[in-house]
Amino acid sequence: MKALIGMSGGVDSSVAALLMLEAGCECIGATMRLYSGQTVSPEGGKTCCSLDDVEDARAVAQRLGIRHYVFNFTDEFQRQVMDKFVDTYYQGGTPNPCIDCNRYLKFGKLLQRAQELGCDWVVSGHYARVERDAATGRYLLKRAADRAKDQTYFLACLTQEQLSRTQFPLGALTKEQVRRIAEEHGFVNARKHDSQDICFVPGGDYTVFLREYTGKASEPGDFINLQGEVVGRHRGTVCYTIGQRKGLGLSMGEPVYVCGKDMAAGTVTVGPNEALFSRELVAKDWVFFPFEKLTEPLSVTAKIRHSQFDQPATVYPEDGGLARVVFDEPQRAISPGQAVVLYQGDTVIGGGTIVMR
RNA sequence: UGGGAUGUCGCCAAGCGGUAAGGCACCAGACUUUGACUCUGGCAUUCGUCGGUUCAAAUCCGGCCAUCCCAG
Repeated sequence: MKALIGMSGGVDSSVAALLMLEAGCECIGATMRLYSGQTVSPEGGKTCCSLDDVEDARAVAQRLGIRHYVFNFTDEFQRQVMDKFVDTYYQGGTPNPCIDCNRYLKFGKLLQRAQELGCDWVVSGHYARVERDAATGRYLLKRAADRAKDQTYFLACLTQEQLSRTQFPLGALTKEQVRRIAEEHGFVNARKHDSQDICFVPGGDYTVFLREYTGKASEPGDFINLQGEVVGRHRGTVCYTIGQRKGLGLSMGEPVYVCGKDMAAGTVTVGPNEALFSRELVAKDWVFFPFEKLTEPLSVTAKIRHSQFDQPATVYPEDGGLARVVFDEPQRAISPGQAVVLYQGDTVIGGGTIVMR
């Protein structure tokens, strides 16, 4: 078998490559060039795709004795991830670029290259598992053995076609085991910090990115409270996200959070934490794993952000490819643009994009 | 201009003679392959100002300044 290993330069994908080799696979390493930003990320890179990272990937590939390519996917990344990121913010939503990167780049463009190179699989260092359901023949996405590192939230958008050509060699391992393997094999990135933050927003401040990328200054407007009274001025509706507390600059005696945004009116509504909870949401663009289509209500657990324990809920099919998720307990800061992912035990039932709460 | 009230961190606010609570905001870390949330730590040698009383004043006294309210 032949595999194309998506190598970010991090420890996970490096070990993924090693494991595929050890499994007897013919391997090719590939690093995606996704955006042209700084040539050197400050403080040694907490993001995943700087030039330093390309060098790390190359070093590991060399050590493993496999070929290593760098693919220039900057155009695709700009269209499918960065532009969409900006659009979503300007439409009042809260984008999740990592999911789009998986959907369109790692398991889209990169997978396409893998096939062109005659590879059976594209391989990544994600913590997740894929299983084939013998009864239905469908590919199931399952949680990683290391529950703390599980990344299925970011992968619940993958189609059957994509999953059928994907391998996640780390799915049964813990992060500690992966680091130990990397150290045993002398990988330069064995102790490298996990990636975090949005890779194309190195400073961590996405509002700076929005301004520089679009060349537009955001339009200041009013902060209003739940009663509609003006309580302050904001820097622009796109600079805030549902549930946000920090950076509002509002001293109200008690903490206040962004409860809503009216893009047309240019207002940002703030209120107490309790005002952020709601019990249900509607989502679009669903992908399901155990079945093609949701036809009847299903009892599941669901999460609306990566760093959250999934919560008991029921999902109801609706017209137009939509589905409604009703939680047993109200959830905090359900945000349009973010993904909702459904589980039953370790099996991912499906995922969609939140359109309203 | 008379009468009253008030002036403590960017905002709110304890303190009432014994050597500056707390909340919010802000800043820095941690957590996190998204945005957020959360957690930890930091944040007034100084109390409008000048002087006085006292071993000791943000706390008592006086002048001045500022703000607010009521009369005009």
